[in-house]
Amino acid sequence: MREATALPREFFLRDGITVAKELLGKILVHETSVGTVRGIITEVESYMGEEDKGSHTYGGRRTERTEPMYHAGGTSYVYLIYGMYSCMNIAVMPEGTAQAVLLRSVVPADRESEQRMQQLRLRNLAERKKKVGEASVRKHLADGPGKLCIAMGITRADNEVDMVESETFYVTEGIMVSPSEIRVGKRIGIDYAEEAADFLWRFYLEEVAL
DNA sequence: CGGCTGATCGTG
DNA sequence: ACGATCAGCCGA
Repeated sequence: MREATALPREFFLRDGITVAKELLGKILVHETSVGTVRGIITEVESYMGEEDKGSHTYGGRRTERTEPMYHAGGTSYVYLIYGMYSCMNIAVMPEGTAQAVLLRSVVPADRESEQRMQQLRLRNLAERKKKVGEASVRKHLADGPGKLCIAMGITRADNEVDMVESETFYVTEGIMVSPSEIRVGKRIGIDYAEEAADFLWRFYLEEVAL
């Protein structure tokens, strides 16, 4: 049994901008090897499908990798970036439409999750033989798409999961967010996307902490 | 805090 | 070849 109710299919069947904004403040839940980790979503980006020059599906590129983006809203899309990090997205819109929301940052929803995120991040840094202060890990626990995946134990094994039905990987209600709290900005790291690089399709919250 | 760079590998 | 990135190192 799930410990909380997963957001229903209808939530994810809407467009990428609407869902992106509404995901702010919701809680991403993942059962990992070190226990359940819950993160409040604080930063997201919209990828608007075949018309969007910043999207993997631009021009209708439907390949094995991008297939999850075409799945029904609520399907996870986890891919490897720069050869060493994972990026976590949730497909939106009905099957056949290739939109998704990239999850860029979370903050721990409780002390237990905070501790587990730290554990996962420190373990990962040790594996990669990076020596970084524990204070720095606490300050930058999951404030970036790669760090978010490490801190929440998300790997490519979590790709193409139906997050509406899954008992171990889903999104649930979180904190109240009023529209005036939502900041907007340009999407990060898509300089090649020409005019689409300037679209204000990044949404984030400031000053969210437990 | 801001800018620059190497690391690393599946995908097409 | 090429990234929807990160951490270290440098300079201010």
